[in-house]
Amino acid sequence: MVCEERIIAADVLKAMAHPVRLGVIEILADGERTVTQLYEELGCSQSMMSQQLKILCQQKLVDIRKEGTQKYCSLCNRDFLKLFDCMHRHLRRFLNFQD
Amino acid sequence: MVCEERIIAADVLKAMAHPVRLGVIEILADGERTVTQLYEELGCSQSMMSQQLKILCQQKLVDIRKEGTQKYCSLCNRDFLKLFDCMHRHLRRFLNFQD
DNA sequence: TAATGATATTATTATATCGATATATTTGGC
DNA sequence: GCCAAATATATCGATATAATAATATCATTA
Repeated sequence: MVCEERIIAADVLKAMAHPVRLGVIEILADGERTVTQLYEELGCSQSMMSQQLKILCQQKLVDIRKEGTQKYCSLCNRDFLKLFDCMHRHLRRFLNFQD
Repeated sequence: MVCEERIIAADVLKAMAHPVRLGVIEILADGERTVTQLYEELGCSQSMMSQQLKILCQQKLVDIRKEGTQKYCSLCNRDFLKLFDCMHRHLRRFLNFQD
């Protein structure tokens, strides 16, 4: 990776580095959801969800399609889901995370 | 992942989400380096490197061993290197990154 | 066309991060 | 004990991010 590439990669990582945004990705791993479903399931405000989704879309982590008055969210790139297993193990092995 | 876990996972991701810190991980993938080697290779200041290494160590991404007056840095968890391939592809496929 | 449900935007405040500079600490050799 | 090399810490202004509340937009339906 060249320097310029690392700057962009850092932005993608930053977009994932937030508990709500990680929650969104995790839920969407299971399939499409509307914006309302997402913020209800994650217990955050509608405004918060809208802002976090914007960040995820900018980095092309989440895709949104419109259907009438609702918007359906889905993952752009399921490849990143590997990261969750990896992280899961890291927290337990290196950061003593207890279930 | 439960909510508490996502907060910690977000901290780990944040620790990676910086061009210099990504550079460190990339270089260390190739093997151990001293602090001086790292900041020279990445072209940043000694102070900057020391600060960034601290963040990487806190999240147990990098390990440091002392030998005399120098410190040798290495990766704690090579598992995260997968992320680089993944990111490489994401930048090209979804964010139109040109080499 | 007015009301309603779904979502987005804006503004604000608090807090965190960045990058630079200056200074401190530690260690080994003399 | 003193010096130099290697590394760490403290501070500071600038910028970015977070969280919340208030308001706006947009599409549907009555």
